[in-house]
Amino acid sequence: MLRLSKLTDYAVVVLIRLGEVDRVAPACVQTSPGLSAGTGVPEPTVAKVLKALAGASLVSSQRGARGGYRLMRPLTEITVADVIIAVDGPIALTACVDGSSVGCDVSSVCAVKGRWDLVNAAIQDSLAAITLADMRMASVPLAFRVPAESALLASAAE
Amino acid sequence: MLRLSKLTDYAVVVLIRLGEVDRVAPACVQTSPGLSAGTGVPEPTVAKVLKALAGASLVSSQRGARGGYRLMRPLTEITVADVIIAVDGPIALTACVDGSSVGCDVSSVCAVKGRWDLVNAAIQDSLAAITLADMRMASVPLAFRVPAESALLASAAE
DNA sequence: GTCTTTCCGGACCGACTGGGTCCTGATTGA
DNA sequence: TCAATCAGGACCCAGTCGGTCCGGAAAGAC
Repeated sequence: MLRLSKLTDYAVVVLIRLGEVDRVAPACVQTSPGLSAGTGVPEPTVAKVLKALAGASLVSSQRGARGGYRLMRPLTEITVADVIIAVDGPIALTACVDGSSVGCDVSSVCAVKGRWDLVNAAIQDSLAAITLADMRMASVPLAFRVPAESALLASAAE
Repeated sequence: MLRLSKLTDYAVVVLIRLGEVDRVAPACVQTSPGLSAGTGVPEPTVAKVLKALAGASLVSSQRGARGGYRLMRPLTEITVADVIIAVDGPIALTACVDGSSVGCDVSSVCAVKGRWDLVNAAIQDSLAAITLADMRMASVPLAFRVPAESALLASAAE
């Protein structure tokens, strides 16, 4: 299917949201419930996504009261490939890439052994060339996307 | 995960196999059992793959006794994107691409609406730039890959 | 020192889909 | 007429993904 997991989709949305809030209220952490409200993604799922992103050092987490998440790099320095790798693991179209022929029981017969690497590398390159800043929809102002968004932002900016 | 389905993997193997046999014995059809033996892919699965490929006009099928399958284009004119589309349907990383926002219940909030098209197009371009001839492993002679391969080929060449 | 808030880690479940099998019918050549 | 082969559908099983829940740990507030 060559389909991306929904988690990755959510991760991009959440990261862009973090980036926009950071632009309005810099150095302000965002909690997962807040990010859930701001993106429409269910809260436990946001938490799961954020955990993966924190593991990949794309966001930093702060525990305790008034804790939350914050971007570690600007959106212009985060590529789509970074996000995919953080959430779904290394990009591997088939089981045969990166030399690990484990699980391939026909490797002795396989006529394309090792050649998926070619395709894999091509895709990886195109993904690494697109940053989240490229994907942000600049035309829609933040305040118009969510009801009570402005109130939420105002409280976050304090 | 950004993973390709196994069916697509098999399809590439089968197509390359068809291309190599065609080079040795041109204008000779291959049956699915024969292709199964030549690729190590289970026979019913080969049949399923071939059906999809025939539907996309990548191979032509001939019914009846001494029927079988044959390439409709040389490997140099079949791209990886062609195969993926034939087997798995149109390349669509997320549910949001190609404008069909069906199934996306947060489209009103979504900050990246329509922006996955960018990524999708990039991937599609890189896949359309790689042909099956690029993926063929030229260094391994056909006859060395399958036991009794030469016998099989000899009978096919009649 | 205690309490609240928030992150962390794991377990768990339902639904979907991909991979594989089987069967019946249609078509073609011997 | 018969045998060989493709065509198409129904079906099942297993793996994975998306989503939920729970208890525990850390950090700040009171």
